[in-house]
Amino acid sequence: MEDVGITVSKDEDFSEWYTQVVLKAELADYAPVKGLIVLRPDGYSIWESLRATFDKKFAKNGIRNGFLPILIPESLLGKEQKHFAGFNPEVFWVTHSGTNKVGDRLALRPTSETLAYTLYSKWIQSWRDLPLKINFWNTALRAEIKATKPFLRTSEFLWQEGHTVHATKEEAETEVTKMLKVYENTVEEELAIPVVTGKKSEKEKFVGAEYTTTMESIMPDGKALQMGTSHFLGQNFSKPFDVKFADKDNVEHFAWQTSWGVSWRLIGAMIMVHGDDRGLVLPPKVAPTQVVIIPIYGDKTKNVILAKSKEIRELLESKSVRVHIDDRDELSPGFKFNDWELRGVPLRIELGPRDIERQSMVVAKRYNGKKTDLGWADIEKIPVILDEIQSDMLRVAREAAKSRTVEITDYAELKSGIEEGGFFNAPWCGRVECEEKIKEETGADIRVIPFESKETGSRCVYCQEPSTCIPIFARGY
RNA sequence: GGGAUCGUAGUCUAGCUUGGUAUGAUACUAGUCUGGGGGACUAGUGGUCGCAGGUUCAAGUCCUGCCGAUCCCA
Repeated sequence: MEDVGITVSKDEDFSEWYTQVVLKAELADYAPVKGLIVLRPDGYSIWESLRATFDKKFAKNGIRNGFLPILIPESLLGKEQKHFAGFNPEVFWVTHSGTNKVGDRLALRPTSETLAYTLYSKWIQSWRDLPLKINFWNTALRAEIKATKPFLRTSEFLWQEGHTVHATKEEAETEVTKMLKVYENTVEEELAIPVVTGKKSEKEKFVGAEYTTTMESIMPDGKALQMGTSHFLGQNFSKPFDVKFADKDNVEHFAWQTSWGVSWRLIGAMIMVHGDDRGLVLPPKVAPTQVVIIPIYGDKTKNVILAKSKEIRELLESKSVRVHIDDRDELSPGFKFNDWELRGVPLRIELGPRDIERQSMVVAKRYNGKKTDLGWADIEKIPVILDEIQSDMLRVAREAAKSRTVEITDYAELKSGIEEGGFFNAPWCGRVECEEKIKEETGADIRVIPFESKETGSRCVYCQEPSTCIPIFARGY
């Protein structure tokens, strides 16, 4: 019995807890190669749900989907030096086809900028071809030698990468901001996870970008997780890749570019933020099954109860609720309760002989464990209840994030605080030396310089020189 | 990057020091009784002991290499 459910508590052994939830809720499993995982249907379904939401929002913003191949020749990948240097240590290389050596080694894409922009330079000639906005759903490969973790750190991950090209700097920068906003809204509304948005420091930005905007969330263990990034590439790639266009005055200009992406890390964040000692807790909007009906019967009542269960299912399905009846005969109701809690289904309906008599049913919310009776006449309220669960989960997560966020001006306090975990707003002079010293001495990075952070007249938490901003320091995943 | 521990049935695990036909639980299958928070009984099925080599009459056990997992430190 003990190894059916989660055997450790989230508070006591967070890392082990996380792994058990991923495996036992059947979201994913390990693949035969180190650092690679396999998505099972419940895990992939969550990804599909996110993807559907993003696709709608991308389309509204004039972005269409394309598809890029996975192999990139070394000569292309190395074209932008800084970019290449940044990725080189984690690139997988294809060196042979069968027993023959390939001439130009082929990289399994760590990201597609170089490949996409080679094509873009062919496709763009005039200002009339702009803006060009394409998104790619694919996987990226970056070798993770040590410390792999399902969804959070794997050598191959599902993601989307959007690549846009614009005639002006302003338009490109607007796009960067717009896409980060899309990410922020989607993560908060669909996954019920609050984020902090802002800029990365020079040290932490995407290699090859002018600047990187990011959204960061705090996990229950006090570590930060990067939830998505949107980069302003300036002309850093358009120059080496020759992405240029003739403007209205027939003068050629290098184009201004952006790229942005989110990955299945978002699923990892969802697991960590909402899960509990019983297992996974899914926000209704992304739950593959939103409502599970557990019929409770003996021989005499079986038919009546199953019939009523089906009736309820049909009614809910007509309201676009995703419902499942667990009519497995060999399992006790108690086992099923635990089983579906482990899998994170947001709402459970228990229907037994007593409910039949009273014309009602027991409804249990996964995220807080509360049970209530709901009369048959009120079945139509279930979609509303699901919406309430969704917004309650975001509210609870917001409060938790707030309680783990601290403002600090004293370095000793920062040091001891970081040990405990959390987001620390601390003033900074803007110099990389201080950033590196802090990283060295505390293990914390600058995760994000929030957009609302402005100069306050305070002094750098490390060197006591006047500060330029108040970033969030935290240890990260 | 440095260090430590571990790998036996779907899962967890005994056996390893001292080599001799692999232990138990759970899961799974069939049946009966059950059924409102991880049910009971009966009878069964399931193992290249991570992989490859070596030592030996004989290797889960000893040796070497590899693969994989987890943890700690930078």
